Amino acid sequence: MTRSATRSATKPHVGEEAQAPKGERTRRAILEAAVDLASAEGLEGVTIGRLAAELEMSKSGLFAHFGSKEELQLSCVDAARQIFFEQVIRPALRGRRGIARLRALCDEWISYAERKVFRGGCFFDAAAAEFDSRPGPVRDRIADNWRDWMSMLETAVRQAQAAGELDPSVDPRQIAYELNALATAANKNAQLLGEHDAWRRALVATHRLLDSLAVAPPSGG
Amino acid sequence: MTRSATRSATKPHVGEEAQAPKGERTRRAILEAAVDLASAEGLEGVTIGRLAAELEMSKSGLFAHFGSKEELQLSCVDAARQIFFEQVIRPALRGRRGIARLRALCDEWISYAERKVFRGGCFFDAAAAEFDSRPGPVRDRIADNWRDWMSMLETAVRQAQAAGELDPSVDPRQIAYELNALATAANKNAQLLGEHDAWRRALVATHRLLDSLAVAPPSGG
DNA sequence: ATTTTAACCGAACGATCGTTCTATTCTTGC
DNA sequence: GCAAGAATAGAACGATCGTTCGGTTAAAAT
Repeated sequence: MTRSATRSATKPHVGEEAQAPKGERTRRAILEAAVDLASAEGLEGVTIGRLAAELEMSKSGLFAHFGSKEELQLSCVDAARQIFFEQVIRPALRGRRGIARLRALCDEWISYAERKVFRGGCFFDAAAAEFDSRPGPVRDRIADNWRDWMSMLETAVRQAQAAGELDPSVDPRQIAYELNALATAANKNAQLLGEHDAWRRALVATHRLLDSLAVAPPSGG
Repeated sequence: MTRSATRSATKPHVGEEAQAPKGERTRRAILEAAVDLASAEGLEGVTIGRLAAELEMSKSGLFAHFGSKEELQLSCVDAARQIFFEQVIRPALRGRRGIARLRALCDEWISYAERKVFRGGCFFDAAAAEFDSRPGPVRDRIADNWRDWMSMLETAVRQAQAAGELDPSVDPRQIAYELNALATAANKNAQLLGEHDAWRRALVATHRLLDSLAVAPPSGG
């Protein structure tokens, strides 16, 4: 934001991103605002006029970047996916495979929702509820992301089992279902009811489930 | 509609509802359609024009029953509450207090969502996600209903503990949180991803949690 | 510095939104 | 059966929706 003001327009250093062309820059600014708005007011609530007013540009100028409202919505989903990856997946992947990473996925998700990376809580939770009965490409794109998240959990369960850290007799998809359920429910309780301890409950619940399925790691045997 | 043509205007039998006045009847018909539509398209998607077209009446004629869109939305929430009570709460209350009723609350909720009492799945799940970041009377009304549901679960947990059927050391609100989470997550997985086995997973999850907390009932000693 | 290309604006489009009137039709209590 | 009153229809309102188009300003390439 402000730090670029002190840097003159010399060639970018190695490893720095080259200054993106104008169109790309405003496109990103638009999506940043749109995704935030969508998480709070819904993807249909992201109106071209409102967005344009918020960014102090014309409707038509903004519109030209996407060509249709549906394309804007799809771009929103993609932008949210990227943020979700940076804020949840990547940090969790730093831990090594096994129960640690599985726990990290839950913890990172809860933290991501609690610290309101998106103004209205988890973008995908809102988008999924909004589009789950509206067939079309937007719904499909949201479903893809949701599926990816679920199978990431499932894979982490499988790896924890393979590492001998988790009860191998349980169904990985069932555990993925339960962990996801116990974590994401906090979003509604906190966002709608204002219960700030919902996040703690989500942590307690997921940890308790994991602990109940944990087996003593093969400590050098 | 058609069956009333064969019945003459005699006094209603005892136990039969007196024929409601015209206004009341159409009001109910409107809300029936509105609640169904809202569960699928959202409360904002319930447009006066669409509703009127679907019911083959004029916008203004329909509008006159409520006076404002907000009042229509509030009436929708109330109507949905009544249906929810009939389809979930009342059946569950038939079982006697204790772990049986607690289990019934979960089972009835899952069944209610699975058999699509509302076209778009659970009305309140959709409404909560839609309004959880939009302050106002509609959001408050939805939150009231959500709170009622959560404290009904909590009360059932307390009663099960008092009956000596459930581990008395666990926090009732925490268990209510977890049961609600494990049950309601099925809605999203089934509605968005079309995973028909989500309902089974919800049953498995809630039952497993309850079983893990159950203590042998005081069998006459 | 000039030319080419991309970005953006302003005005307007038909459609639909919620809402307000004034009539007209239909129910209902007598 | 009739009068009183409720229920509905129809037309119109300003606002906003997504979208289109022609012209203007700004950036990028030469």
